[in-house]
Amino acid sequence: MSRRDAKELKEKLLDRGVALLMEQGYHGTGLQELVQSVGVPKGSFYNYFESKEAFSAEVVAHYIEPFIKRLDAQLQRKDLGAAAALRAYFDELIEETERLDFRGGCLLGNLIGEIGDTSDLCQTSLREAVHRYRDKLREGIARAQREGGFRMDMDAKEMADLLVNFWQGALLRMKIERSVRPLTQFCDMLLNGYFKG
Amino acid sequence: MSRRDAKELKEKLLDRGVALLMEQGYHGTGLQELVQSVGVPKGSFYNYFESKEAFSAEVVAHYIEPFIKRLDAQLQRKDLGAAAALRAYFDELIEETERLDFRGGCLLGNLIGEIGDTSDLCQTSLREAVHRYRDKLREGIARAQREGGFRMDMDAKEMADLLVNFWQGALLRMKIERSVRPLTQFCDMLLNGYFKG
DNA sequence: CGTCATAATATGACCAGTCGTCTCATCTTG
DNA sequence: CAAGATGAGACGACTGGTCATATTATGACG
Repeated sequence: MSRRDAKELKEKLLDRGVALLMEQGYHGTGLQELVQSVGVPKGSFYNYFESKEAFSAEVVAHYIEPFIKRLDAQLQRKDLGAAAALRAYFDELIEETERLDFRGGCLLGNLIGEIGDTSDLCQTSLREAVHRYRDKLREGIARAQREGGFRMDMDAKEMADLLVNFWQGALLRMKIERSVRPLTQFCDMLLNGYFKG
Repeated sequence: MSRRDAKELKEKLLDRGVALLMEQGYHGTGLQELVQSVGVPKGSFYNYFESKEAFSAEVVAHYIEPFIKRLDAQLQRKDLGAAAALRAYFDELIEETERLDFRGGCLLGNLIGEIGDTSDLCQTSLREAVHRYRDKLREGIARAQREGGFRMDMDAKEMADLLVNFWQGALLRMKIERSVRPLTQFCDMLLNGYFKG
C-alpha cells in the first residue's frame, strides 16, 4: 500500500472513529469493529496510532474542525451581521439534529462525560477542542458587539463560554426528550434575549 | 441470608453502582467489578436485577433522589427565601465538587451522553429522573417568583428547564477545566442575573 | 536503465484477560 | 418441606495490544 493510500486510510479511520465514538461512546466501541468496518487489518491500526486512547484524542480534534469551519463560513457571509450569522449557524445545527432523529449530540460533550476525568490524554484534547471552538464563537460575538447586535457590558470570551456550556447542556437534554425544544430554548434565551441586553 | 439482609444487599449494589457508573461510565463498568467490590457472588446479581441495563436504570433513580431531598431541605429553611435557598443549594454542590477534585460531575449527564440514545430503558429512566429534579426546582422558582425574588414574566417550568440544562453543561465544562469557574458563572448568570429580571 | 540488498511498512494470527449472561447443585430460611 | 438465595463456574464473544512474517519502497551500483 502506497504512502498516499496510507494517509487516506488514516483519514478513513478517523472519520469512522467519529461516527462510532458518537454512537457508542469510548468503552462501547471496539477496535475490532472500527478496523473491520473500514477494511483495515486489526494489527495495522497500531501503525497509525499509539493506542485506542491516542486515537480517540485525535478523533476529537478531527471532529471539531468542520464545526469551526462551518461557523466561520456563516461569519464570512456578507449578507448577515455577526449576531444573525451566529443564529443562522445554530439554526443549521438544530435542523441537522432534527434530521438525525435527535441522535448523537456532540461528541465532545459525550466523551467529557464518559472519560473526561479518567483519560488525561483525551481530557487535554477535549479541552483544546472546546477552546478552539469557543475562540471562534468569541470572534463572532465580539463583532456582534461592535456592530451593535449584542450588549457591550459583558466580556465576549465570557459570553462565548456561556454559549458553549449551555449548548452542551441543551444537547444532552435534547437526546432524552427527543425534541429540539431545549435547543430552540437555548437560542431564544441567549442569542435573542440575554445577549441583546 | 434473610429477606432484610437481601434488601440491604440490593441497596449496597445500587450505591456501589452509582459510584462505579459515575467513575467509569456504563460500558466501562463490569458486573464482575461491581459484585466483587460489594462482596456478592457474580451469579447472585441476577436474583436482584434483570440485566445490567435494568440495573443501571434503577441506579439512575437511586442516584437522583438524594439531590431532590437536599434541594427540598434547602427550600424548607425558614431563614431563607426561595431564591436564596436555590443559591444555597447550588453553592453546596459547587463546594462539594471542589472537594472531589472536579471529578464525576452528574451521573445523569454522563449517562445521557454515553447511552442516552442506545438504551431505551435507561433513556426513560434518565428522562423521568430529570423531570423529577426539574419539577422540584420549578417548585422553588415559582415560590421565588411569588416572593418577588425572581422575574414574573417567564414560566417557572421553562426557567427550571433552563436551570437543569445549563447546569449539566456547566458540569461538563468543569470536568475538563478542572475549575469551579463554569459553575460559578452559571450561578452568577442565571440565579443572580437573568432570573432576577 | 535494470538489479538487488536493505530498510520501511503492512499484516493478521495470536495473547492473556474480561465481558454480560446464564445454569444449577447446594444451602438457608420461613 | 417448599421457596428462594447462593456461589462457583461455564458460555461464546470480545477486549486492547503484540510480533514474527510477508510485502513493498528505496537508492547505490553495474
